[in-house]
Amino acid sequence: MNFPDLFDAFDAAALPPGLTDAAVLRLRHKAFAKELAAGEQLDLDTTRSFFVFLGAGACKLAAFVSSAREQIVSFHFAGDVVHVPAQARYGFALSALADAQLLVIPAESLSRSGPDSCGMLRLASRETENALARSRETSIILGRRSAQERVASFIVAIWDRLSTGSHGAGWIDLPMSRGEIADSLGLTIETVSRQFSELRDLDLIETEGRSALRVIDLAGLSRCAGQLPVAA
Amino acid sequence: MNFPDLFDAFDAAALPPGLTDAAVLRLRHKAFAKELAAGEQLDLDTTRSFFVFLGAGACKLAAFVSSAREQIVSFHFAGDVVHVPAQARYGFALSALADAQLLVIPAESLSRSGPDSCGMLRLASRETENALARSRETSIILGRRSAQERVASFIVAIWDRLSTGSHGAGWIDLPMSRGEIADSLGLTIETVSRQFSELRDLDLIETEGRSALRVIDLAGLSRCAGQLPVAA
DNA sequence: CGTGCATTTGATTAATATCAAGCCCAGTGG
DNA sequence: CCACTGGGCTTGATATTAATCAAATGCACG
Repeated sequence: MNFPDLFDAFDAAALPPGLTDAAVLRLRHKAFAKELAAGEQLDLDTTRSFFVFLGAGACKLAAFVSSAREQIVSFHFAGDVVHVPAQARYGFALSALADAQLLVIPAESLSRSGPDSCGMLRLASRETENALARSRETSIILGRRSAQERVASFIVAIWDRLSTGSHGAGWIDLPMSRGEIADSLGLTIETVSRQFSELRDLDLIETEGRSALRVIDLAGLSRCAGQLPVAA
Repeated sequence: MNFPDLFDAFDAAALPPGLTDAAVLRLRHKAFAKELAAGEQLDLDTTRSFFVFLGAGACKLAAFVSSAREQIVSFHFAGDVVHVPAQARYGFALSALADAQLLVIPAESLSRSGPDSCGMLRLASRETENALARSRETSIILGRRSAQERVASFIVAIWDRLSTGSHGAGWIDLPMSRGEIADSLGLTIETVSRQFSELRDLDLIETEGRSALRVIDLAGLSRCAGQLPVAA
């Protein structure tokens, strides 16, 4: 995907209506496209924050906690707008799980624009709020005490995100490894694997190969996740 | 604290410069003050999201995961602007840990204002970004595997937040109970208590009574938290 | 000075991490 | 086409850690 197509996709997916052409053009000049191969990391100025539109592929946003470990903060998929913060107590970096097409937008180009920039601010505000909602959901999942609750919650969340709209057969492909799931849940690879096996034995999910996954009993899985049966 | 004083405090602490008087007046009409006794919960329209300015006191923002358990998402103190989201997958509620003075601001009154509302949008965007940064830090703490790392991280974070500016003696008062700390860290009360005792035995912290706390060796505590010694 | 509740501490049980094979699948080269 | 090889994944055995159950202590309040 070249820059114009990528920007158009971003425009269609995220830009609010009613923006002036001039404002959109200014944004177009500040944004740039970037292609990332699976496993590759996006290098950005760590003193600034960015919004990154994911035109295709899948990414993880990771915080560098210590030299030895990275904590995965969120997973992102085609169509998402990711908020990559400037370095504060921790440094953050976006990496591709699968080959990805990115549109990188400096956050300040949304907030520090001219007088007709309300629309851009609205966009920034909305996308930050989306990121906040996702982050809080992550916190809630991580606050669960048992490994089964965490893994079940993870599957429910990823299923919600990926099963809709794709091939109706009801299978999704997990783009992340067991190790990455473990890093995002604060568990070890082995524990994640065991929980997948256990949920499979309970006939709640079905797996095939390394990445194919199908949820058989979403209500049961949600129950394992420790949610209310009719969680409003 | 009455409404005018509370609004003035909010104005001084959070409102960006360069707002028109008309915009500020409109906001003043949409906002309302609320006093909360320790333990009391703020009841809001769950279909809308709000910003709440905390003029005095301390609060917790909790998500209702199941009938049995609440997951504490964040703690807040005087001067904070809390983002209370509308109900989505989970419901959220703000409760007072200590008697609190709140200024409640419907989020839509910041975004759905007139043409001179860029300043309000900027405020919304900035406060949402603050909330996002706090939430991600919470996620990172919860992603740590050992109880000691979580408790040490919690103490480092709360110390950063509360020790600055207050009485220089170097003691802070924890407004939350051990149970609330446990709920926020995904641990049990007993484990939190044992970790406090262990960190005390290591001469990293000092405690007195239920709530007084002093950090003796911040670097050592950060090491226990699993961070880099010179984490930038 | 009691009373009640939060906290601490101890003993035991349950869960997860760690260590160590073995397995499965994909890609490679014979 | 099939053996070979490597890395991710799964499974098993054991050690470590945290949860649970239970009791004692300490602090706040009447």
